[in-house]
Amino acid sequence: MAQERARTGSRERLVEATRELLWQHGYSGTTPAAIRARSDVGQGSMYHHFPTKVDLAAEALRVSSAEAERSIDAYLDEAPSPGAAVARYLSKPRDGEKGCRFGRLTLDDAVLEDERLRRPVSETLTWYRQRMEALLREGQASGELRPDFSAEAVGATVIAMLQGAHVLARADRSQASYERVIEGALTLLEGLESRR
Amino acid sequence: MAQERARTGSRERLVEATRELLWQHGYSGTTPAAIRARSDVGQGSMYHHFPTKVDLAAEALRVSSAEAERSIDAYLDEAPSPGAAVARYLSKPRDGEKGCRFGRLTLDDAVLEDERLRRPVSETLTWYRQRMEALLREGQASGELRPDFSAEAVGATVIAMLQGAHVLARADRSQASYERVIEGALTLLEGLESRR
DNA sequence: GTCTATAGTCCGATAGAC
DNA sequence: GTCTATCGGACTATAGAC
Repeated sequence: MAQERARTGSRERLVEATRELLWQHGYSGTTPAAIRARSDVGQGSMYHHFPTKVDLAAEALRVSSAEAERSIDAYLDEAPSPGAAVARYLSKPRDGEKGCRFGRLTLDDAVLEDERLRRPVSETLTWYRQRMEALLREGQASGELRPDFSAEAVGATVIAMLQGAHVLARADRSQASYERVIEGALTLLEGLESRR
Repeated sequence: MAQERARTGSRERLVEATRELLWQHGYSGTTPAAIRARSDVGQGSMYHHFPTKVDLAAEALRVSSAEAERSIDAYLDEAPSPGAAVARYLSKPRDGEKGCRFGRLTLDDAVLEDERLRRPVSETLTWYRQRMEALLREGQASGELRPDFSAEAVGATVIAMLQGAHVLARADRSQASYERVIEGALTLLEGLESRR
């Protein structure tokens, strides 16, 4: 992964700082100066490791994406059934105002105009979506969930509800706005359960 | 509303241009230079009418908000029942990649840090949310919808699904991603109907 | 690999004449 | 109300020594 042995870890600190700043301030809102301040790496070192801001951001997204997929798999494994796993994913404690690391970036033109940034965002969100889709399909196969809905469509909607919850929470600067959406999402999800 | 009679309509053209640019590029992505180019108004005129960028954006949001509330009321009046109105609102044809005029702005730190920008965004989204809540409550009262869910929570979720649909559509640069979320949303909504 | 100095560009705003 | 000229600052990146 690391192309050469870095002695001091400057490279790692740069990536870590960028990951956090992308989350907090988006891509356009993250300046090289802020990255240097947070990572305590000098101008020269930074541009030595990453020739451009895009290079650094792309690497940060790669790391975040890998980490997210790993941790979500572990989180979902705790659930007793596929349907419960979807509910568990929706209920996962999150800072509503901070938002999703990836969804956060989709409103930034600079990200959408550069494939090196847009692609990892799109692919990670697609991965989430397909993860939900697979769970819903499993639930349908086991009889836990009704067979008469599109797992593909509903899977996408589950992810969208989360993204939208962050939008509303940010607009209101309120965690309660986030939680309200989740409550409604769980209610809607119940309607997919097989009728006893 | 216009404090003095403008002879040439520069002021109106500035607001119109800003409305459109805010929609397309967000707040930070909208530069005074772009506004001048689109409205064909000079530097001097622009700063005569609006001392700062925030003043101009705040006025643009005020106009957009008023217009949105008016047009949605008219659109929803066409539906035969409250439940159908919610479905109709979700199904309304939209450019998924362009996004919501208001939700679009919530990911921009500059908007969240200035109350003159954040408040109209928050208030308009709240208005949407409460509009859905009221429809759901009506549906419950009339027996069209089940009585055993929180109209407040589900109303918020309906708006969130739309916001999230835009996020996914932008990530994928795909209208199909938008439509997929709407399909799932409509499916979930059916679960609220009273069981025959 | 890291440093300091500097470049070139755009941003949002101001000055002051007409 | 509108014009042109200009400003201070921030942003992203480059140059070149150590």
